[in-house]
Amino acid sequence: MYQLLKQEGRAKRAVFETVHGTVQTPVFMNVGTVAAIKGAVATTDLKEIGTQIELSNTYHLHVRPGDDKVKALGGLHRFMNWDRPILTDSGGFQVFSLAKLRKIKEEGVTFQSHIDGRKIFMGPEQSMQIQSNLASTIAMAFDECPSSRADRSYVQQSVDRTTRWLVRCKAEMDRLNSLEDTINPHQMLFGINQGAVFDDIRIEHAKQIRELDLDGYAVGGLAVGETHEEMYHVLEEVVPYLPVDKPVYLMGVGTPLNILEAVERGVDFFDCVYPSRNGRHGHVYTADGKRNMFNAKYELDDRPIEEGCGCPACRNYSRAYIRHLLKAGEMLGMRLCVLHNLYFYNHLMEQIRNALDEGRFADFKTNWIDRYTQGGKV
RNA sequence: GUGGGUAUGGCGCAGUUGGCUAGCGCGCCAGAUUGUGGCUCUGGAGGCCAAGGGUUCGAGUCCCUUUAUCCACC
Repeated sequence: MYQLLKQEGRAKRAVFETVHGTVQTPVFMNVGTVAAIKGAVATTDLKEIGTQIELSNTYHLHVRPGDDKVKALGGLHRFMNWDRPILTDSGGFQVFSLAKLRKIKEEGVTFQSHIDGRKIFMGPEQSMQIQSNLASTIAMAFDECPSSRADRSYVQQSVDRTTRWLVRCKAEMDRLNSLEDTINPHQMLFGINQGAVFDDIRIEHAKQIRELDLDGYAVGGLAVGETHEEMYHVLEEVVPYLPVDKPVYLMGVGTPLNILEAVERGVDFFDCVYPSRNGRHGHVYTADGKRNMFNAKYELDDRPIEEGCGCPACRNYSRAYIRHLLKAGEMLGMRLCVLHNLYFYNHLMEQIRNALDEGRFADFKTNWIDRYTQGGKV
């Protein structure tokens, strides 16, 4: 499934085979939480901007439209007309970030829907069942993401429960994959490492979950309030305890700089709302840094967002036009910025892979960061 | 030409019976946002209150003149 092609230090270059096709890593997964990339980006657009794998969310699709509906319609791939890999997040994070009145017990979590307020119960089994109904390529384990400010004893207790939940996730996934009417009987399961910023808890947890021989491992609970240095430190401590011959996924991260630092520390899967959310807000990424397309200086700027960029926005439209669309509140303005940003991220990953292939990642990283951080804002 | 109104940061306006470092919205600039509620939030720059003169301890606020502009009417 996962074939390691090359290593430079801890940085990994690999191919990951799935029933929905091959993923070249390191890779950035494009986030489409509710089975849609926000900003009016269709799955037909994704191939044009180099998307390899899309990410959707268990919690959101469960509350609307309902995973039973998606299953009745043939699963997520058919529903959203996307034939490449899809990873579904387990809903664990949303239970803690969105839902109100949550109550955590050993069985799972009871919480209120942020859509209509109804009470929902979700535990490892429910999360696996929902993800099985969605029939994604990769399912994520149902975990608890404790606050980065949580005290040590709470984190320890939470992580222990997450481990028990993971065992249940695996058992349930095995059961579901063997059922007759399962849409994707080859659905994979990634476990999630937790432990906040406590190295020893993280490491012990990593040792435990690697014993379960899952299809991949994620590092969760980062980029939730701790410093970049703390995040990098955790990766340095924990990744060595995860299997080198399995994908390592850093959940919810991050900025281009975060990604370069994490690749260097052995991470090969990423996802983040930044390119899409920032795109909707007119913030675009370029090799010379981030730009705000709302800025007045672009009012008469006839150049594309980034000169030389091959994305649909840059090949066809000017900064002045895009700024106008954004100021006018036109969806097209957001769409063009999102397309550009996703292309930028996908393209960055491609450059990283090429550098790894040629054994020059270290130089690439230094030069790239140099230009990105010092590039004068045009 | 006559009568009336208005002139306050880029734009639109508040500014109480004249009283502390002149406010607000939008805009502008800079940040934040990391397993996404098409948001939201945080800072910052920018006005000698049309110009000139007067009354007063003190005027954006009262008086006079000028200029600009708007609305009626001839």
